[in-house]
Amino acid sequence: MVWKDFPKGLKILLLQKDEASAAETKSKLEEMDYLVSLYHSEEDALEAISKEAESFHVAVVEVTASDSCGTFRFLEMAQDIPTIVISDEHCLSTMMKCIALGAAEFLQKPLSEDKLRNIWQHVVHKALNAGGSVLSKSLKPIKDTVVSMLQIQSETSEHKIEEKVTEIDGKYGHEKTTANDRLSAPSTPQLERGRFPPDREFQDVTCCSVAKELLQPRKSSSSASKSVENTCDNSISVANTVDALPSKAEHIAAEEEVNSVDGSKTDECSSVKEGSLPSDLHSVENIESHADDVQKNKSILDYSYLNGDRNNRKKTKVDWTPELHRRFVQAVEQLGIEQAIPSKILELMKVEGLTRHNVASHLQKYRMHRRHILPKDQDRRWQPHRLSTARGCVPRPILAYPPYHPNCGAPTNQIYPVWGHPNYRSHGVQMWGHAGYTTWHPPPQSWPWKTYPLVHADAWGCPVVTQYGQYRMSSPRSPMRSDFDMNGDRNEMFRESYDLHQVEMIDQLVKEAMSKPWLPLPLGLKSPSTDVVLAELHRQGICAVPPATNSAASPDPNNFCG
DNA sequence: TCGGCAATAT
DNA sequence: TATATTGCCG
Repeated sequence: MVWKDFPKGLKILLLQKDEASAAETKSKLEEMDYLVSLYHSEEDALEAISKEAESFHVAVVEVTASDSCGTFRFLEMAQDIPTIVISDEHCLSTMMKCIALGAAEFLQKPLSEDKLRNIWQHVVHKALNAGGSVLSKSLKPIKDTVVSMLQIQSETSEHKIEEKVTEIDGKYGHEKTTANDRLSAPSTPQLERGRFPPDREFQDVTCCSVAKELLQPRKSSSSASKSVENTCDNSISVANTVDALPSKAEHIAAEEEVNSVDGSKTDECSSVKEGSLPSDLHSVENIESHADDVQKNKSILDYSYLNGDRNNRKKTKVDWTPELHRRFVQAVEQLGIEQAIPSKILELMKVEGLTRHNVASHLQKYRMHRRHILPKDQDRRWQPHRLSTARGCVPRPILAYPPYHPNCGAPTNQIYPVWGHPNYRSHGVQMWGHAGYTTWHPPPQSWPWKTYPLVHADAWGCPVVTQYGQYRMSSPRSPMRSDFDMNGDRNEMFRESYDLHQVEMIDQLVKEAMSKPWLPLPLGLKSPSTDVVLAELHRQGICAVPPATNSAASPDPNNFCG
């Protein structure tokens, strides 16, 4: 049932005490083919709403300095229909209060035609975003209309809206986008009827755009706050991904990021920003059940900052957020560093909007870090610790992997190679770090390389990976890769993460320990047990030693061979 | 057209 | 200075 000529015929409850201005507003609205019912007192208006709820789609009420309480009461009572507050006042606290009480928008008088014309958007938004159970009778037909309009649209011209998006998105417009994506991203922040509490709490955890969180947008300075009249500048913020819900704190952090990166001042306008505002996903979620991976992936890249002059849009920088980089590394490791070429990586990453050029560039940097920083780092870091052990300090070689722990227990701080494990970047923390290691805190998402297997040693002092049990190195020269390959059930990416570089590092470590037995063993390596040593000596024909005892198994490296 | 590198831009 | 884009070449 499509509402022909929507929004013509939209029924508006107008509450304005001043008769003269009420008449003026009424006539303006009627010029736009809205049906207006005018009331001069809250009592009358509320009575009308309670008695004939289905008679109104939207309310327009005026708030005055002398009597704001009445308006507040109206807002509280008329939660089921979108309410637009109009006023001569510029009092921020009044505005805030109205919005907090659920006003869809606060319009300053004088009311321009543009301001009034777009009232219907709030109706649509409310209709789509109110939960089914609380959807008022009057809004139900609106929702049906919108949904069926969109369905018809998508059936008759397959990518009608996509084309629209293409127009807006420019080069990224080829991405598969559905009408529903648009619906979830209201063009105005004011469209949200964020009543607190309890909705506020709910929204905080539900609606945070993953895109916002993962890919801190670099909004152009032109992306100021939008209001209803900015219909020609609808930025595309895909805020509908619901499968990864960041914590509230992260949400706030994301918000701060948006605001700070953006560089705009936090005032009554910019502080309420699209995308950083929560959006109720209730109904959107329902009509979005068809969302597939591609759509989810798409949301990883957020081009909402791509607004501004449509024809003069400059290519925007891809912000390699931890999540994006994680996908990148995952793809690279899946392919193997040798076979990792931009096009294949791009394919594996499945991030729409990302170009081969972007990936190539990132790959270039990635390789650079691998080639230059890590090996250098290795050398530099290893030597000084040798010196420290000579002074009798506890040997603490800093290894890119695996993390050691004095007690061979779980490490308290995990140490990560700069390029391999970008999990989390807080403000001011570089994703790659410098040529060093960053103390890492658990990321919100699971990550195959989140923890490194702890290394113990076998009887020969060779590292044995024990965390996952099945990985062992039977000899110092045995490449770990071959051992891993025997375990098909393990995460392939995990196996791949043990690249040649890491194997070499262990080799080097063992070799060094064997060639300089007088030095304490680096942690992660363990001296052989007395039993094993004696057995080996025996095997080599050295028998002039006391017989082996079970109690003598001290691995004290300083006494070894002594 | 692609990959890789270096120059350039932000 | 770090990081991303652009341009050029094989």
